[in-house]
Amino acid sequence: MDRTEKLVQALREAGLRLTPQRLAIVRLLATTDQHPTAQMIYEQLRPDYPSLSLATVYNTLETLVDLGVVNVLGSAGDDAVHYDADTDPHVNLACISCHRVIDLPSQYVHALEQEVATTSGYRLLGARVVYYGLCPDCQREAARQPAGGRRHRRRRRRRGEHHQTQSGSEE
Amino acid sequence: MDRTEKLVQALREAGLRLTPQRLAIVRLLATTDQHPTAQMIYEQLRPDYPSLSLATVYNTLETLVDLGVVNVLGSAGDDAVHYDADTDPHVNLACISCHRVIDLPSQYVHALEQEVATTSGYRLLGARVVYYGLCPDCQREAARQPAGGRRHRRRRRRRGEHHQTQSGSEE
DNA sequence: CTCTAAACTTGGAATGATTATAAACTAGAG
DNA sequence: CTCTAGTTTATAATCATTCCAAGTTTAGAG
Ligand SMILES: [Mn+2]
Ligand SMILES: [Mn+2]
Ligand SMILES: [Zn+2]
Ligand SMILES: [Zn+2]
Repeated sequence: MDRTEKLVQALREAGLRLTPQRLAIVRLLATTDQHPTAQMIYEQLRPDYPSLSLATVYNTLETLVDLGVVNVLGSAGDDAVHYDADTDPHVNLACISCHRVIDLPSQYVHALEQEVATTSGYRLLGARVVYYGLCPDCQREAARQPAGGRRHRRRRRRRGEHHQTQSGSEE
Repeated sequence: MDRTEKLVQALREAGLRLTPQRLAIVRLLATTDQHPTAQMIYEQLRPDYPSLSLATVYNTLETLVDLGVVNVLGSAGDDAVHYDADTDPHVNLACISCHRVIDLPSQYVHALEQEVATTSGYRLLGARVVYYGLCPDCQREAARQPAGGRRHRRRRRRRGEHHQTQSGSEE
């Protein structure tokens, strides 16, 4: 609930309006640990905000990123940008197979960010500390399937593909 | 010249063919400090390889990324993915105004990467350590232009936009 | 409250980076 | 030199993201 307040505060201080859509997006972003994409946010809010537009999600994300309260992590193997409302220094781990992104506590990122802030000469707006590879689950998965020598050419995932295999009762 | 060899070696060991196109792309990637996008590579090689196709650039980049010898840094404010053939632990600084990406030496990234490798449980394929913001030049630039309160809505950059203002004799 | 200008939202169209395809080429093993 | 699986390439297709023109809503002045 504190992170939500931080984003709301940022909007207020920037003199921007606090619309229900923005509030909903902010709340979702601030409370999830999912590092969602615009599409994910859109789908998760649609039930409660039937009129919500994807364009608004993108607009709001851009606004929050410009305000420096949301970081742009980039793609996780899917072709969509993932966002992170947790701007405290931390490491993100992206699985290029299941496209999930999780956080990893680290004792060095703080020093790293500090170092960058003081030595770069840049006016920093955001961080993108992501290591990508295969998560434990997907490694096992890969071990099962002898990984048919298919090199090259990847299939593009369809628009509405959901992730979530946690132990899921999806679909 | 050593980095070039590393990429070439990776292709060889994977049993992939060493075509002139791949070699050219590899050489460019291995020797530049530019963190180029596919388009940039394409444009820089076209003079010497008139028949080169953008598709080949993308294909080769994917191959190199899959081999783990090239990292995907993501966008720098432009809407194109930047690549980095330097896979040694280091920090990248992206300017979201001039879209340039430079390296920053750091004494902590090594420990960080080490930490991630040993504690994550992930099979790591690549790193994306990027801090984004405004480079010193663009900060000055911004100071000059009172930064007209234009919030929201960004203009999309056109396909052939070149960067390079180093002290350039462009155009 | 009421009113209103400015800020937002929205559906739908447009854009353009990246991918897919199919046909023509060639690296390189034998 | 031969032969073919791996590559390249031109071109079409895809689809995440951005743009646009209207229709709404917010928040502050009166
Ligand atoms: Mn995170
Ligand atoms: Mn770099
Ligand atoms: Zn996974
Ligand atoms: Zn700059």
